[in-house]
Amino acid sequence: MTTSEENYIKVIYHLSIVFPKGVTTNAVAKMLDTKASSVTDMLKKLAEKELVYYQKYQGVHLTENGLLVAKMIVRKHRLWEVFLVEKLQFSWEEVHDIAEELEHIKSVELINKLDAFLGFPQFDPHGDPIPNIIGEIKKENKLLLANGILNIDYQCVGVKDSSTDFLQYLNKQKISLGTVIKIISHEDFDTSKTIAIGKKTIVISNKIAENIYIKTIENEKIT
Amino acid sequence: MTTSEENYIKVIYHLSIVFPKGVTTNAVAKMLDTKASSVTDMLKKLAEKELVYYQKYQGVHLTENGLLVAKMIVRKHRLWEVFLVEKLQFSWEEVHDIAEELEHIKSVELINKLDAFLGFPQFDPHGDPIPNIIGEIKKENKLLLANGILNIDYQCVGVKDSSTDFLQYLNKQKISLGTVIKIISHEDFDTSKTIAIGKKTIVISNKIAENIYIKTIENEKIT
DNA sequence: AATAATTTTTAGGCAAATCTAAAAAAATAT
DNA sequence: ATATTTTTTTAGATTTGCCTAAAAATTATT
Repeated sequence: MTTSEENYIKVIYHLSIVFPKGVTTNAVAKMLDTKASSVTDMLKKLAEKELVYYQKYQGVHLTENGLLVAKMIVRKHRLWEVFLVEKLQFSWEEVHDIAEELEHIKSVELINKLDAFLGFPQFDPHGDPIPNIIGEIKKENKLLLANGILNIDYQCVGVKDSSTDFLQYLNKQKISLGTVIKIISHEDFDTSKTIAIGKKTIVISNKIAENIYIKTIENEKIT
Repeated sequence: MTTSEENYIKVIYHLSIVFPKGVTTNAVAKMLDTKASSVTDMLKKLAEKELVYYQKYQGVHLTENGLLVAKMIVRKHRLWEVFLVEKLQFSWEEVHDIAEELEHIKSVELINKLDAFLGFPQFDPHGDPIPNIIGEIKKENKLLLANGILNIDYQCVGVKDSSTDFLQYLNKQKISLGTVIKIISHEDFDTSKTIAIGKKTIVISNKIAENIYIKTIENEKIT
């Protein structure tokens, strides 16, 4: 597989959640910053390789094989992100672009040894789950901070938007994975919220609350 | 720079030692397993980018800039090899192909952080020196085992041939970097040598001796 | 020094991945 | 239901890196 083919597969995978009945040509084009005509060309090629189901004007779906390929790319991307943050001391907003390159390194043995070296992490530095060696993804019962209820201790477990701007905002507010957050109050007028982070209390807009994943703090489960 | 351009620069760099007055088109073609006509095309392109000096039929040289580019690729290659062996437990004959891919990852910050993470290693797992951040290469006063003298304790510091076959032979004989070797005797008839490795004594052909680098064991120098 | 052999370059083409512009299909609006 | 707008596809080019085959230059041989 070429790097370009892999990028298409990955984008189709990520867009599948938003486009359950077929990812549109334009959506793929926008994500890859390319033209719709280029996308059409590639979709034909991927269909011939049986990585996607594609019928003119009907959008595109991954085949079972395409899905596995996509998950392996995501696995590589997220494992490299863990490496960059945990071992090389990058901060979480710096790692995406480098991981975009590293995810195309071919060796399966490499990625499995990397996985072991990192201690088989389940989540990447943004809280996204890492598919295991056979593509299984552990899904968390997380919710958006926007949907949390008052006066309960939550823990930040991920972000929806991984843009540099947002991550830097979180750095500034000292919010990272594992940070304990409690919603103190909710303002109906502008849907803003007052939240407690440690001893500090801050006001956040709904847009912020819509992009932070939290879960309730429970006792450790034995698995 | 494209991966292909980088591979040409790297090959010209490595061949420069063997072709001090201009690396030939055919030599490059052979190394890259491509055709001479393709090499000519690329040399023109690299000359336009001022990475090489190139005049028809006269062979090719790296410019100052091309040399720096080459050294940075070599730096990346060798640092990744150290990572693969030291951190991911690959053995020294397995790492070359993976490092060939990793060496094309762009980020300078990545490679410098990797360097720090590895503790600024001076040599890769085959004993080859690692250029530092500005391209300086520490050169060792090493010699070939074939040129060693009798009854002196030497230390293996590298190999000339890094092929899988040769490295596996060395594994079998329990020779690795740092192994202490003493030449017991030399046979003029077939130029074979008897050497001592620890308590074991083995006979090696001249071809083996021509591919192992050694140096005398001295007291640690303070630098 | 002339001829033969080898090396290198040129010329013309091909495949991958992209593009622009135009045509076709689908979705939306009147 | 028809017209308009948007989306998608097709057709034809372009660029990169490679190829083959032939021509030109260099090197080796007699």
